[in-house]
Amino acid sequence: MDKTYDHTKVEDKIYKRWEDSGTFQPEINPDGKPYCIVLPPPNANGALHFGHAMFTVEDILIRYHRMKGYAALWLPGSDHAGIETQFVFEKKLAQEGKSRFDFPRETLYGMIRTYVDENRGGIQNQLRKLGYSLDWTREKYTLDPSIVDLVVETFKKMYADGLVYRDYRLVNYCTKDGTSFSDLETVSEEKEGILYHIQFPIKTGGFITIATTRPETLVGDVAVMVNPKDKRYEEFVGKTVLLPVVDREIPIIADEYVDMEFGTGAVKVTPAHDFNDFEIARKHELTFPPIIGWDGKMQHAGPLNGLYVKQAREKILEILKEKNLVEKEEKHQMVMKICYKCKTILEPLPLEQWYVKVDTLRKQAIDVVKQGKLKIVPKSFEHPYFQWLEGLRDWNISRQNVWGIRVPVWYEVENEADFAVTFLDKKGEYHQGLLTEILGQGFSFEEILEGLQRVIARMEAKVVFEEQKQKDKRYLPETDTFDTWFSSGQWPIVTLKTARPGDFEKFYPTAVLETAYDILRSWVSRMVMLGVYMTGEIPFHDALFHGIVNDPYGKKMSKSKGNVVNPLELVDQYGADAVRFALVYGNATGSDQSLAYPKLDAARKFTNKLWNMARFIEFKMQQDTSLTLQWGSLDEIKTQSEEDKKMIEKTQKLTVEISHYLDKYQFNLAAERLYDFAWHEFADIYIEDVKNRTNQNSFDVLVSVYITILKLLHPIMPFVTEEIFDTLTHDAKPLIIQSWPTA
RNA sequence: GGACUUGUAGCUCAGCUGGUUAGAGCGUUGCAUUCACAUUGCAAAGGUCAGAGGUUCGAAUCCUCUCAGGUCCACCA
Repeated sequence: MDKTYDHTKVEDKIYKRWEDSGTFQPEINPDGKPYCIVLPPPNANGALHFGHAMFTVEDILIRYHRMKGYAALWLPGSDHAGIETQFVFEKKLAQEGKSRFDFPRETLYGMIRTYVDENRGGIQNQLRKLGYSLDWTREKYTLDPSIVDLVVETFKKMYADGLVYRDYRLVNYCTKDGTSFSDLETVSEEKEGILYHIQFPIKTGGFITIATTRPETLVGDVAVMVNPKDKRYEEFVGKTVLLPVVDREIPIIADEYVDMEFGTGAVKVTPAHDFNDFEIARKHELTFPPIIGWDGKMQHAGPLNGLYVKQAREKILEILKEKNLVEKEEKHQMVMKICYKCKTILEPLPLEQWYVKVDTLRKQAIDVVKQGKLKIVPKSFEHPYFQWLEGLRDWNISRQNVWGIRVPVWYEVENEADFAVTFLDKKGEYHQGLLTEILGQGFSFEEILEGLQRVIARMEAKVVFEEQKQKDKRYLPETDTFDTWFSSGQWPIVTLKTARPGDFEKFYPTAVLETAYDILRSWVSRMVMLGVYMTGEIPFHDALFHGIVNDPYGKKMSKSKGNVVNPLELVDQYGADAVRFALVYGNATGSDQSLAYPKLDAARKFTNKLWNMARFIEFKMQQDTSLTLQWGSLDEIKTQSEEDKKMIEKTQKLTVEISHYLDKYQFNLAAERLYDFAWHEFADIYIEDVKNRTNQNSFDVLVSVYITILKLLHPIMPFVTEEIFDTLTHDAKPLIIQSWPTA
C-alpha cells in the first residue's frame, strides 16, 4: 500500500467496477424490500453546481438501505427545463444576430432539441464523479416519448374530470420573452415611481381627482371608483366622467376596495391591465378592453397607438399637462413585478390560457401532511407548505414558449374570425393577423400551418384532442406548451411507469423525496397534488430538505457575482469522499452552510487517516507472519481480553447509533460520531493499545472493528472505504453490497 | 406588512424530545516523534451559549419581549 491515499488513482476505477457489475440496480438484492428515491432531475442542458453535490444525502440513504438488504433504487433523469433552456438558446441565437421569431415553431423546436442533445450527458458524468450510485440503466428524460405520452394522458384525464379549463383572464406577461408566467415565476422589486393626481372632468360640470402611477392606461379605463363610506365623494357616485384624451364616458362607482387614506381616495379602473381592477370589473360586470398588446405596444389607444408603455406615459403626461389636468406629482415607493429572467417589468395582459383547478388537489395535498401520511423534514418547512397551498389560486399551466410539451389540443376552425395567427411564409416573411385576413391575402391554410409560430384561439373555438380530429375539417394546433412543473410534478409516477415493467407497482410510493428547500412550493407541492390525484397515493413517504451552499463568506453563489465554485474542482482537489463528508459534517439537516475549505482539508486528512489504519494492519502482518487476516461479525468473536470486549461493545453501540442517526436523517451527527470514533477511540487509543499486545485474537478484534467502521462509513465515503476493503480482504463481494453491521 | 430562520470558543459550525465540569474542525501555545500516518501524537489556553424577563428542582435547549443578521411570501392604485 502507498504511504498516502491518492483519490485520483481509485475513484474512476471503483465507480466503473460498481456500475459494470450491476451493484446500482435494485436487482442486486432480489428478495429485498423496495426502497426508492427518484433523483430531482437536473436541467438536461446544465452543468453541475453545489445543489447537486448535496444529493450526497440521497446517496447516503441509498447505500445505507442497499447494505441493509433493501432492493434500493435511485432513479436518475434530467429535465428539459422549458423556459430556462429556451432562454439560453435564444441568447445563443442573439449572438448570431437572429431571434426565435425568425423560425417556424417546428424548426425552432428541432434546433433546440439538437442543441440540448449535444449537451446532454455531461451532467450524468459529473454525477458519477461524486460517486452517486444511481441506476443508469433506468435513466429518464422529461421529453422521452413514453413520458410525454403519460403527461398528455394526465392532462386528458384532468380535462375529462373538469380539472383543467381554458379561461380568458389576466396573466403576468413578459413582452420581451413573449410568454406568461405563473405567480411563482415573478420577482418583486421595489422601485421609486411617481403618483400622479389627475383631474377627470365630470360631464355635468366640475371634476374628480384620481391618483395613479400609470397614467398611460387611462385610455383603457372603464370606471372611476371611490369608497362608499367616503363623505367627500358621496354625491359623485353615479355621475359620468368624460375621460380625457380619448373623450369616452365612464361611470363613477363605489366599492369598499378603495382605501380612503391613499392618494385622493379616488382611483381609475383599468381591468385589462391590473389584477385588482380585473376582479372589480368582473364583480361590477364591466368590460375590459386591452390597450397594451403582446409586443408591449399600445393599441386602441388613440394618440398613443404604437408607442411602448414608457413612451406612452410621457406622451400622455404631455397632453394632460397641456390641458392643465395634472394637479400634483409625488414620489411614491412601489413594488413592481419583473420577469425573473430578463428583468423586464411584467405587464398584466388578458390572455386565453389553460388552468388547473386547484381546490380539491390542494385540499388533498394539505390533508396528507396534516394526517401524518407524508412527513416533512425538517418540520419547520410544513409552515410554508401549508401557507402556500392555502393561498393558491388556479394554476396557469400554459407557456408561450416552444421548448416543452405542447398542450395536446387542437382547435376546430369553424369561424375563421375566432383565430389570430403568426407565421412565416415560404419566403420567410413574417405575418400576423386574424385568420380571416391572412386567408384573404391569398395564403393557403397549409402554408400557414407549415410556417406556424403561434395561434391564439378565442374562447369560442372548439377544443378537440388528436384522435377526435375529423378528416374533412380544418384544425389549428394549440401552440402553448406546459409549464415545466406540470410535467416534473408527475416525475415519480412517469419515471417508474416507464423504467421497467413492474417498477411502478414495486417502488411507488417512493421512500423519500430529497431536494433543496427552495423548490418546496414549485415542485414538491405540485408532486403531492398530482401524485395523489393520479394514483390516490402520496408520491413519497418523506419529503426531506437540504439547505443552500453559500460561498465562503456566506453569500449566495451566483454567476453574476462571479463567486460560483464548481464542486468538481473540489472533487479533483480533495477527492469525492472528502467533499461528500465535508458537506454533511457540521451541517444540520435543512440549514444553509457556507463552503468551508478548512472542513474540506480535515475531511481529506480523515481519508488518509483511514488509509493508514489499513497500512498498520498490513504492516503488522508483515512484521508477524503468523498472523492471518480474518474478520467476522462482532457478536461472534471470542476473546478473553477485557479491553477487546470493551472495544467490541463500544463498536456495537456505535452501529446502533449510526443506524439511528441515518434513520432520523441526522447525517451530520452520523459523520461527526464516526469521525470521532474512528480517529480518536479506535486509532489513538485502541490501536496504540493493541500495538503492544498483538496476538491473533486481539488482531481479529481489531480487524473486525475496523471493517465495521468501514461499513458504517461507506455510505458517506464510498470510494476510500471500498478501496481499503478490497486491498485488505480481496473479498469477492465489494463493500457496497456487504451487509450492514448488526449490533 | 406577514411568515420562517439565525445569533454558542479568534473563525466555520454541531448540540435530538430541558438533566452531571457546553463539543468538533481550523487557528493559537507548549512538548514529542527513525516505531501505520508530519495529511502524526500528547497536552494547554480560549465561551456569563446576543440581551432582558418568565416557566422549572434544573435551560444553550421551552415561553414572552428587545436588539442584530438572513431567506421567502404579499393585489394597495
